[in-house]
Amino acid sequence: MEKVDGRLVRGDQTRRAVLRRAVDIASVDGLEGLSIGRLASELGISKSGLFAHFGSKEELQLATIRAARRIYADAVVTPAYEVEPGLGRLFALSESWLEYSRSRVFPGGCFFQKVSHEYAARGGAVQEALAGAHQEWMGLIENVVREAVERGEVDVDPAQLAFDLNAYYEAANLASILHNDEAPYEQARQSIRARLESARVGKSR
Amino acid sequence: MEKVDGRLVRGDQTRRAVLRRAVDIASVDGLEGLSIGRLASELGISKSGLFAHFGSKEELQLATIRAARRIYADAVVTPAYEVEPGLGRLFALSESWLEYSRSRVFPGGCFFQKVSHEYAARGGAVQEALAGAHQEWMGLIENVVREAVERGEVDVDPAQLAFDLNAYYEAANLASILHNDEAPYEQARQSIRARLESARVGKSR
DNA sequence: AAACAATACGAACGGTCGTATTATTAGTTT
DNA sequence: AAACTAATAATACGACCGTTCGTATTGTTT
Repeated sequence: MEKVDGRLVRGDQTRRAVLRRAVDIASVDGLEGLSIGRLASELGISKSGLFAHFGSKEELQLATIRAARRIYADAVVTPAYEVEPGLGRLFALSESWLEYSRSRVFPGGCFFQKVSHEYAARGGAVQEALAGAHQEWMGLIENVVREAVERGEVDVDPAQLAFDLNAYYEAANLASILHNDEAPYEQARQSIRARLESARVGKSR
Repeated sequence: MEKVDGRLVRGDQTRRAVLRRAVDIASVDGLEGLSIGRLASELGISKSGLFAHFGSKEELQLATIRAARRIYADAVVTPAYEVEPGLGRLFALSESWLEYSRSRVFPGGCFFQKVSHEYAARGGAVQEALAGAHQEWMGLIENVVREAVERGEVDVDPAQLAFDLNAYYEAANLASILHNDEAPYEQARQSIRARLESARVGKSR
């Protein structure tokens, strides 16, 4: 039991604090570099006490992924879904993604891109969770594209446009972190604009 | 002295064998997961003997990056430069990149994408070497694009087209490894075709 | 054959890792 | 206030980390 009368008990507060710090560490040093001892000492709690919350390193990693997903949804998805469906929402999604990366919602840039590369070739529960998150995210872009197609604003294969847009996002994120430079976001914006323009129906041809 | 009459002495052979294995390990488990003890035991040599070749873990990592660069150049760049400059070479570069990733020249997919994400947000000599490699690679694509521009085959901003193409490569690489699926390469090919087609001069408009 | 590097080895160092066991504290319920 | 439970802490373990050291082996040069 973690809740009493809707009020959080002690243990759940700790869990939240742990995971908030964990996603930040992992976005810089990865889910492997996320060590229990370091996490505990940074939070000023005991290693064993922290460990007891999760039972294993892998469970901590999976919980960290779920926590990152919530933050990601709040920063990227929610703002876009406040815009009406169609091309406008697709633009909004692109803008909120770039802003999510640029503003370093996670200090190491996009959490999922970082740890997905870390575990992509490894197998196991963590890899599977990340593969699932990737699929979920690509599906979400496709759905937003499809809304624009259904409204007759664009004429494209949703999966193909989703692939391109996601590619621009990721390329900008990596280049920006690697060179500590914001210019790649402007390049990505240019690519997005051009790509969406070329997808519009009734475009000059 | 490492060479005598152009013949390799013992130590250099070991170094080569170490680095050949190191790039493979790092492409799966990263430059941090590349541990000296593991590397030595996989090669059947002593940990201290291996260590003596590099003097520090960081030097081993930097040497591994240089070794990966040579393999990358052989697999991706050299084949493309056997094609005449212009749009043909740009296509060839794209094809050889996708084939480099698909055929798992490194078992974990693109070495540089993997370790660049690992060290992008960390600073230090390794991060700087990887930032340099990224810049060198983007510059190479731009030059190939520029050759096509100078021949009047396309009309684009070389940096912008290089950004897009590289984005397609990387997105395909990650998706393929994460889902153990070759379909992303076909998606990337489609994106590349469309993007190059839209850049051609004398295109229908 | 003697001298000299280059190369490789085994053993050990202090640290940190994830994990298990046991004890102590704090909060809630009776 | 006593009993009970959930949460945190203390301590310890074996494994592995990068690194250092002294020594043996090998190959080349004199």
